[in-house]
Amino acid sequence: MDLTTAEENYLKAIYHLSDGGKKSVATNDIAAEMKNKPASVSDMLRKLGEKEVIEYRKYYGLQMTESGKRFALQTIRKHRLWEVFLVEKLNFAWDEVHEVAEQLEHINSALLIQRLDSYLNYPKFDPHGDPIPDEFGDVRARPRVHLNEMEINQTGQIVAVKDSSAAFLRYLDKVGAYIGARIKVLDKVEFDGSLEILVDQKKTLFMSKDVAGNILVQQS
Amino acid sequence: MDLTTAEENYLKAIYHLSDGGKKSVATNDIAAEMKNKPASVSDMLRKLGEKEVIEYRKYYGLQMTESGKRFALQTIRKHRLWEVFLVEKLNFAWDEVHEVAEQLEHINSALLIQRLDSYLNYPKFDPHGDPIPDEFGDVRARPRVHLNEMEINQTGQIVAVKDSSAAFLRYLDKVGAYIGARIKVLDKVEFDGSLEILVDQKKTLFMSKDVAGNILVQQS
DNA sequence: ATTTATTTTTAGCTATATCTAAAATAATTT
DNA sequence: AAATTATTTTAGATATAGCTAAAAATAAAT
Ligand SMILES: [Mn+2]
Ligand SMILES: [Mn+2]
Ligand SMILES: [Mn+2]
Ligand SMILES: [Mn+2]
Repeated sequence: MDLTTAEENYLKAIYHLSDGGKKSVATNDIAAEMKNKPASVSDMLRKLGEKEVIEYRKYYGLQMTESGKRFALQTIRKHRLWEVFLVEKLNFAWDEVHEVAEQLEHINSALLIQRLDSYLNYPKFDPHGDPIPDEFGDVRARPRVHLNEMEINQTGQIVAVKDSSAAFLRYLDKVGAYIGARIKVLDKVEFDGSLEILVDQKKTLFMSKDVAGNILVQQS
Repeated sequence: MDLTTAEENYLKAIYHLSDGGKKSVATNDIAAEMKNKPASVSDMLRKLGEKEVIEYRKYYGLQMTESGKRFALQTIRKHRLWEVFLVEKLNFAWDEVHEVAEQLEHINSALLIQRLDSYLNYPKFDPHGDPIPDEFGDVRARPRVHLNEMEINQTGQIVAVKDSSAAFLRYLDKVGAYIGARIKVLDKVEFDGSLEILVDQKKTLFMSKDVAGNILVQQS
């Protein structure tokens, strides 16, 4: 069975919103994520139900099927492999890759992805620190905490960002934060939850609770 | 103005069938090339006419506009650059690339193509020996030689015949040579100038100097 | 338990891109 | 010149994927 580009995009959105197929997802939330209208989502859910990639009971929400999760992970795998390609081989900045990967992820060729994976040396994480599922859909996730939840003097390494909008990524670039940076929490302001962070043992920066909430850290 | 994937594919087909926009093209021939029906072509021609990438007078044929030629060359450029990428970087065989390039050529990102071109070291020809238009649509046409003038081990693609009599064409058909065939000169006989030719990397055939003198090859 | 508000679905419309069958036009043959 | 054949276009379907507006179902508030 084959999925259309639109169906692949919906499945990917549902996969993310449902936390890997665990939770049910609201029609309105899918519409917001996809930037289209709830009526369009309802119609698509009916179609995805017919293709048995979700189990859909109208008005009562949906569950991803095993088949649906596999499809979603396959698309996510392709998206992230292309992101690695764009950054590592074509010198894209990490905030320039998303739009293009959003298109490339729909190219349909098993051989292509196999060869791309090999060419990139079987990377395990994309430029935003997100794990790349293997060809069977298995993901090696590393435990992460949100930076705003860390305590004073705790240390770790930035491994991912929740918001990968160009604006946010450019901001991080500007202040000198990046995936892989070693950080230490120097201070937390009680009043607004903002933090003072030491980056790579040399640069100090201040960030709001909001910003820190979008940064994921692997503690050490 | 933006073109859909279908429109890009039609323009590309028209460009090739019209010999670079020089000749008019028949609806039936476009349908054959695109593997769809003449009725579908008529409808698309109307749409392409409205977008002014062709000048279309119904029942009387079409002419590509300058704008149309630019669009076609842009798509051809992308197709051929991706083919080079697949062969040079991902180790695809030259006969495995077409289907994938047919998809990749529709990815829409000026930066991507710019970077890809640079990454591949600004190649001038694709793996099939076809020239890659530059970003302005300029093509460096490869000079043609008569097959009887080629040296041992040289390779190329049959692009034309000087003698287009039925007899000659029937002969070419019979021995398995055709416009577009990739050939390699395996041997040349000093005595009479006859040649041993490898066609499409599989079939060997012998031909006289006379016959070879009527075949034009684009070297690669 | 009603009423009100929110969420979700359906109905009906638009646009793209294909198809088949029929009609219109052009080209060829008699 | 008329008839026949071939080519091309139009008319009317179907499928995908979006929309708005209205209806239906569920959830929340009084
Ligand atoms: Mn996408
Ligand atoms: Mn990513
Ligand atoms: Mn194509
Ligand atoms: Mn080619």
